[in-house]
Amino acid sequence: MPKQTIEKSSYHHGDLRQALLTSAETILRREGLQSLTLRAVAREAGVSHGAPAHHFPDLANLLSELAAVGFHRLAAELDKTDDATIQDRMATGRAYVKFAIENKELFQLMFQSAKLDSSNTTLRNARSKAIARLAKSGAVPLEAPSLAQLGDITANWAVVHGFAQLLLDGRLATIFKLAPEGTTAMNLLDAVLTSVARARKSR
Amino acid sequence: MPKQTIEKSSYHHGDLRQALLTSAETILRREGLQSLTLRAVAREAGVSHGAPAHHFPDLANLLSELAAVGFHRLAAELDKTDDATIQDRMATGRAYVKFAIENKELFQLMFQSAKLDSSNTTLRNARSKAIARLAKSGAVPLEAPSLAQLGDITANWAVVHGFAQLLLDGRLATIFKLAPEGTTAMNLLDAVLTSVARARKSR
DNA sequence: GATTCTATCTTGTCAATGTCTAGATAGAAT
DNA sequence: ATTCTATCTAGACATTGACAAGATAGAATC
Repeated sequence: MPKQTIEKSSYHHGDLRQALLTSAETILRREGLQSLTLRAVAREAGVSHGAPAHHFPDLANLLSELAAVGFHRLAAELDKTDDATIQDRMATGRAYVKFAIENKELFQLMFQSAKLDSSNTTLRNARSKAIARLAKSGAVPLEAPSLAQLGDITANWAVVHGFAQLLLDGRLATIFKLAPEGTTAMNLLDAVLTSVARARKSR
Repeated sequence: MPKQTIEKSSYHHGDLRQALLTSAETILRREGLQSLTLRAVAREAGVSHGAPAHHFPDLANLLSELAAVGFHRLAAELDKTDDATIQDRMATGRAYVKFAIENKELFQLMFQSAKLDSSNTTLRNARSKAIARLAKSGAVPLEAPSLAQLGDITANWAVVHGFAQLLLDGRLATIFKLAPEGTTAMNLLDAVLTSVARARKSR
């Protein structure tokens, strides 16, 4: 990607906004959310501590834009699954957790509501798009869905999201100790998804 | 509670450690996790900013001790449910989510791994105790459990935890918009738990 | 080409924070 | 009474977020 060839003068970086987002993700992955500060991002991008203010009014805005990037990527991963059948619905769940594992810090930022700007439209749109793909899992959009059907949709998301969060936080360590040797996170996830899967034809 | 009668001199508070934890929870509930700083806690407790250092080596330690308090309370709530039957397993799930709703900020702190001290034994013990009560839900402790059985246990926790997190973050707002008028969080939770329970019966 | 405009940056400032240190205080121990 | 030490106060330092003043450089205008 010939991005590196952008001429950078001191007072006109060229594409500082994108460079700041890239630097933010670099720091997030390398050092964690605690180290993700405006000044650290500015240093990583090689500009002064005041430079980000022109592109991101405050830290919450920068974090929200980065979280939106994460949701776009998640949506793209979920798009790769076809959720017409239960088998493929498990694929969607797997894709969700796989994304969370491979992008642990970014995933945790994405759901860090206290640090994000809930009015940020970029974030809201990206999140809605990703959630829409997950909600499609197991059911086509329904007109006037019953509470039971909404329960199914919510259960699908809740179990996969809960699994991802508990896994990333290390809360499932004792489960893995009890599991057969060599059990991977995806093995356990499949067992979880099988546990909650059921025939839908009867409903 | 005759705690208020403790004589407080400037240099020997009496029970500053407990007072700091109480102040921390007050600030957490009133202003959120972002405002929970060592200096804010010291101000709330009416002492200098250096005073907490004698009781809590750093902020992470204070937050971990407060999170441990939360896990103890959660364990106590879960203890009130009897999980011998599927009906009571739903009660455990309800108790978990009810606790999360009634203690939103504390619950979010409890699972804020990035801010907590993972080596803190008070926290680890309290958390293990609470998790053990949840894990009992749906199955008695098994010797050499199968992956399917571990899947059931994990699914129980994941779905309830995921539901609580998504609810607290406001992510279920669109589900509630589609739901019958007057649907409460506990209504939707029951639908979720029923969806999962139905899956068990069909296997 | 000169001038003006303005987007985009640098530099500085202030208040707040976490952490650490020196020293004051007051209760316990001798 | 003296000493010890747990427990506090007060101060210092580095870093942060946010804001402001002003410098810079490319765009727009004449």
